Formats: sequence, structure tokens, C-alpha cells
Amino acid sequence: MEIRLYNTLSKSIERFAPLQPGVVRMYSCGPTVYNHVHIGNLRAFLCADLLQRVLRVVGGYTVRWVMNITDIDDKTIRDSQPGSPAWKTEFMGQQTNDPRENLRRLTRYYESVFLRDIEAIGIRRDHLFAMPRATDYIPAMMDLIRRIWHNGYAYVSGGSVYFNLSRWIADHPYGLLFAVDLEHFVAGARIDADQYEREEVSDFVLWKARKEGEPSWDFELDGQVLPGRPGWHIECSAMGHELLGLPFDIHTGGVDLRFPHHEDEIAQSAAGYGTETARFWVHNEFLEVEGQKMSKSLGNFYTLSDLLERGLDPLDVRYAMLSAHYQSVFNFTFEGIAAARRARRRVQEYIYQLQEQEGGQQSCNVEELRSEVFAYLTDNLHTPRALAALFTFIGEHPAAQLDRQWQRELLSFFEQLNEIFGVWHIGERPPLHIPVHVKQLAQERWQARLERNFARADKLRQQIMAEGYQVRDRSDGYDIVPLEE
RNA sequence: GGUCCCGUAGCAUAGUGGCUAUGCAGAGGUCUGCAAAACCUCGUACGGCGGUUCGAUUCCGCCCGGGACCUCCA
Repeated sequence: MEIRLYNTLSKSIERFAPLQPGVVRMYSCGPTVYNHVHIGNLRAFLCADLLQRVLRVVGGYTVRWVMNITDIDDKTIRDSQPGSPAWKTEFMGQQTNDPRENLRRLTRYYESVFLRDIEAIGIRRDHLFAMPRATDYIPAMMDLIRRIWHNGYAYVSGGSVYFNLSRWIADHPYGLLFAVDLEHFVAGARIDADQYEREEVSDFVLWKARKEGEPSWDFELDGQVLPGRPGWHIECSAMGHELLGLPFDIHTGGVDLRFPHHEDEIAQSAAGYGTETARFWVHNEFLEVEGQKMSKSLGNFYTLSDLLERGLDPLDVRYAMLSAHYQSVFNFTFEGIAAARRARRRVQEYIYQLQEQEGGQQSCNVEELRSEVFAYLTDNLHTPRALAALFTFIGEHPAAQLDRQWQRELLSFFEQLNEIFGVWHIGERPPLHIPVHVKQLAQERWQARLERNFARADKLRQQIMAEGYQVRDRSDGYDIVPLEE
């Protein structure tokens, strides 16, 4: 099925086709592992996950999905320094005298937390072709910087290597993803040009000179040794090149990365490798929390473990985020997650009923449903419409009324759909572990009810509810289910 | 200062120059000793003011409100 995607390069929706038939090579900017990732980060990874699943399931492609782990940058260095409040001795051990070892201990810990988080929200490790750590690819980064330098687009200053943007811009396109207004560059609020000795404020660093107490690697460039560490942008260029080859098909990330990160990535790779980076650039919008930008000062800054502590199911979070279009600002609210929980459960209940109900006479057109839902998904990942179509169908086709054959057809459709959404359970309803004494209470209540001793039956119901369960009567018996919330 | 996005019923999320929006919540009903579940029915929403048009939530302008990016934040 044809897939259409918004490409930031062309600022339009384009028909997608991979460079190599049948294989999609896709790179996603991953986390910087200096702390827990927040739910905004998670949205970015979920959007990438959605895309790669649609490519797999609907597009029928083999997907080589790479997501990097940034384990060397300003923040990881800052938080691995002696005396850092982010240091957790119970997980990272004591700090050593070796800055690189400290960096490694900090980042490995947060990497493991990250892996747990993405697994919890339904990103499957076996869908990832590679998760390269930046520190494992430093030779590749050095090689790229040397190439850029040899091609005349880098200079050394104060022990650092910078990309000479003005020279690059003179005869190459720049601003492919983002209309950079170099005229008004200086007016920007966050420029701290004095920190490093670059010639132009717009130049960006490829290799950062070592500062006292910082982890460093020796970089040999043109006969001189430059102790330091890679700049941020260079990481992705080198790892993408090593693992996927350039150009690859799709590069994903949050909208904020369009500039400067992705723009500079394009320039570097072109200046060093002489190739374009990626055919499609797919950027997801941010999320807000209760209508406001998420920030620590507003107290609305959440990590996944914050949400778990509040008793939220991460798959409800996944569902809620997938129910909004990836290019629109998503408003994260606790009410919204509760709504998502109910909606998700309703579909789950429908799936179970397809398996459990005897079946009626009604027929349905599963192929029509499939093509409608998939058409929306392949139309720039329009999950909201896909879900709306699904719910409309469910509303029109009660599971119990469908003929057995159509129930089975639908089930296999849901199985396929779940390869994309990943929020439902296909299979037998998991058995409930009802405590024996609750079962006894329920049985006593059933007896009391048969004896039409309703006062006693209601009293027992109260006791059962106090235990966290409720009974639902049927004509020929009853069910015990956990009490909601 | 520059560039840009958004404002849809109680909440969230789509969409469209005229055609029943989707979910959750809510109301009524069927069923039930009660309840729950399930099912049925139910909402004349598109920030404000102008303009274009036979017709605007949809196009244009202005205003109000929220937000993003502009050198390392997904």
C-alpha cells in the first residue's frame, strides 16, 4: 500500500518510496541519557515507532530502524562531575578519578532506565536494528571531521574544531529544513558566543576542546593532537553513516531539532561525505501539559516513572498519544489519559467478545474496514481518523451479532492492527486471580439472592466491594471483576 | 526584533465553502430485586469583529488568547 508522508524538506506530503526496494533505513534522534526522559521525549519516540510499524505492517517493508543514545554532551558531562546532585551512588557506584569512567557509569544507568521506559510504552527492542552509543563511534566522528577539514569547511580555534558555515553557505544550500534568518541571527535570545572561540556566531562546533576535569579523547588532525570530545551534531551524522549508509530513507526527531541540529547534520554530511543525509525528514510536534508548556518551574514536568507512581498504565499513555496526529500539539491531561483508558478498554472488550460470543447472523465487510483504516494510517500517519473509523465500525457491528466467520476475520484484522497500535491483547481473556475469600463471599451472595434475601445479598456486595471487587449478575450466574479505579 | 503554528460542544481529538464529526464524560431508556455490564436514543461545537460569497467553522483582514523556533530543548 502506498504511504504518504509529510517531508520537512519539501514542506509537503510526498509519496514515500525507499531508495533500496523493500528496505527502509530510518534514523531517529534518540535520548541524551543524563536523566529520566520526560513524556515529551517519549512522544517523539512513539511517533517514530508508529511510523516504522506502519512501514512494516501496511507498507510491507523491512525496516532498519536506528535510534542513537547520546552519552556524551554538556549535560552528561555536567551531571557526571564530582558532587553532581544527579549522581545516584546506589545505582552508579562511587565516583572515580576518571571522568570518562564517571560519564560511563552515569549514562549506562540512565540508558537502562530509558530502555525500560520505551519498553513500557510498547516500543519493541526487536524492532530496533541498532541503538548505537555515541561514545562507541568516536573514531567514525573523527573520520568525518577530518573529511570536512580536508574539504576546507572546518577550522581549528582554541583547540576546538568548528564548521565554517559562512564558507559552506557561499556555494551550498543551507536552511533546507528551516528558513534560517541569518540577518536576525544575532538578535536571538540564547546566544552565548563568548563561550567558545568561533569566528562567526553561526559556526558550530565539530570537536570541543577538553576542559579541566572533562572526559576526553585524543583527536589527531593534521599532525596536531586535540584532546576533547565530539560536538552534538556530528554524532548523528557519523552513526547514521556507519550503520545505515548515506543517504538513508527517513530521519525523525522533534520539531525543535529541525534547526540547528538537523540542518547542521545535513551540512556536515554533505561537507564531509559529499552526500545528502536523508530523503525524508519527519518531525513530530511537541506536547503540552494541561495546556501549558511542560517545564520544571511550572511543576508539570513528568517522566514515565512519575506517571507510573500515579498509577497510570503506560499503554494508556501510548494510546492517548497515538490518538492525536503527530504533527499537532498534543495536550497531555490526566483527564485525557482516563478517557484514553476507557476508549482503549472498549476496543479490548470488543476483541474479547469476538472470541467469546457465540456469534449471530450479521455479516460485515472486514476488507472495507481494513482498507479504510490503513488508508488513514498511510495518509501521513493519520491515527485520529483511523481510530474514528474503527469506532464507527465497532458501533455499527456489535461483536455478539456477527457471524462466527466474520468474528474470526475481524480478529485477524485486530491482530494486524495491533502490530501498529500495540495497546491491545489479542488472545484469551487473561484469567482473573480472585482471592478465595472473595469467591466465597460472592457465592454466599448468590445464595442469598436466590433465597431472595436481598438485604443480605446487598450487604455481601458491600463486603466484596470493600475487597476491591464487584459482582455482575447474569441470568444464569455471576462474574467477579476487579473494581474500577 | 525575526519566522511560524494553534484557538472545534464539559474534556480531548479530527475535518470540511453547503452534506450525521470520533472518543471520554453527561442525560433518558431497555434489561435487572438493586446494581454493574451490554445495548438503544440524545449535543443545532467551531475565540471576537469585519470582509469575500447565494452560503463560512472552513477563504481574507484586524483584534484577543495560547504556543513554538531563532546555537546545542523531543
